[in-house]
Amino acid sequence: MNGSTNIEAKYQAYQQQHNLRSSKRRDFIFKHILTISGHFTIDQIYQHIAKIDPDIGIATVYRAIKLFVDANILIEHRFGDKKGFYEINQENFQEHGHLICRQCGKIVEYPIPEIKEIQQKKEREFNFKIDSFKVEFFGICRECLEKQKK
Amino acid sequence: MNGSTNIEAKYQAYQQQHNLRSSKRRDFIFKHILTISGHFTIDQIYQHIAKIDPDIGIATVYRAIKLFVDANILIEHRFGDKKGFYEINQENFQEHGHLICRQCGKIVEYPIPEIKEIQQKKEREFNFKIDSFKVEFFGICRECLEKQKK
DNA sequence: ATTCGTGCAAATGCTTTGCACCCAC
DNA sequence: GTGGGTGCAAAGCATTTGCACGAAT
Repeated sequence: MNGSTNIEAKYQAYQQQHNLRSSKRRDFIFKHILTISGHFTIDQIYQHIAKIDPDIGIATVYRAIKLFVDANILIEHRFGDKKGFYEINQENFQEHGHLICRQCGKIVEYPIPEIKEIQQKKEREFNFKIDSFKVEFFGICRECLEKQKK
Repeated sequence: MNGSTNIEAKYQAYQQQHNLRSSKRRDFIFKHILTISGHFTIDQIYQHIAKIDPDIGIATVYRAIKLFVDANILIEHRFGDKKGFYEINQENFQEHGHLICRQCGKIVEYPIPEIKEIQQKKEREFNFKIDSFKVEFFGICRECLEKQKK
C-alpha cells in the first residue's frame, strides 16, 4: 500500500462516517494537496486553485482544509506566526520535526525516527490515542548567526 | 543559581542590550509571570493585573509578553487555537512536552528528558543555535475515548 | 424535496499599531 | 528635551459564519 491510497482511504472513510456529499471543489483541493511536498498555507492553495477554477471562494478552501485537519489527513502548524501552515499526515512518510529560525523565519525539516518510541511510551503512560505529533526547535540559523557577527 | 535568578539575569541582559528604560508595568508583569506554573494566556495575565492596577491597558500586556518571548524568557504555543499560550522557558525546569486532546482540548504535560540529546544532535547537524523547543502529541484522551464507546 | 456545499460579505477574535501624552534618563 | 512606555481606539489579519442560492441525494 503506498502513501496516497492510504490517505485516500482515510478521506473516503471520513466521508462515509460524516455523510458527506461528493463535492468537486473539495475533491479538487484534496487532489491538489496530495501533490504538495512540505508545508503550505491556505492562501497558497487558494491562489493555485483560483487559477484553474476562478469562481472558488477562499471560504471553501478554509472549510476543506479544516475538514482535512479534522480527518487527520493534514496537520496544522503555527510556527509563531498567526498564519496556519499545513502538511500531509502521511504515515509512511519519514517522521520529521522542524527547526525554525526566529530571525529569518526559515523552516528546516529533519528526520526524527526517535519520536515513534517516545510516542508509544506516552500513549501507554497516559492512555492517549495519539495520531500526530510535532517536534519543533527554535533558534537562530547559521546564516543569521554569521550576519550577527558582522 | 536557582531558576528565577537565572531568568532575572536574562531579563536584565535583554534590557541592557536593547536600551530599555525601567517600567513599573513591565516589571510587574514580569514578576507576575514568574509566579505562574504551567501555561497562561494574555487575557489571564491582563485580568489578574487589572485587578491590582486597573488603569493598565491590554496593549501593554501584549507588548510586554511579546518582549519576553523575544527575550526567550517565555515560549509561545498555539495549540491549534488562534489564541496564544505562554509558559516560562526556564532552563532548569524539567524538559517537558504536551499531550493535547483534540476532542476536549485538555493539555497534559509530561517530562521528556530524551529531548536534550536530540536537540544537541540537531544543533551540531544543522549549525543552529537552539534556545527552545516544543514536543506536542495530538490525539484523544482516555476520558474522550470512553465517552465515544458509550 | 431536503439538506449539504458554496460564494459573498460581514462578523469575529486575537493581536498590532498610530497617536497623544506621560515618564525615565 | 529626547525618546521610550502607555492607554485608547482604530486598524489588521487570518479565520469563521450567516445567508441565499446551487448542487447532490
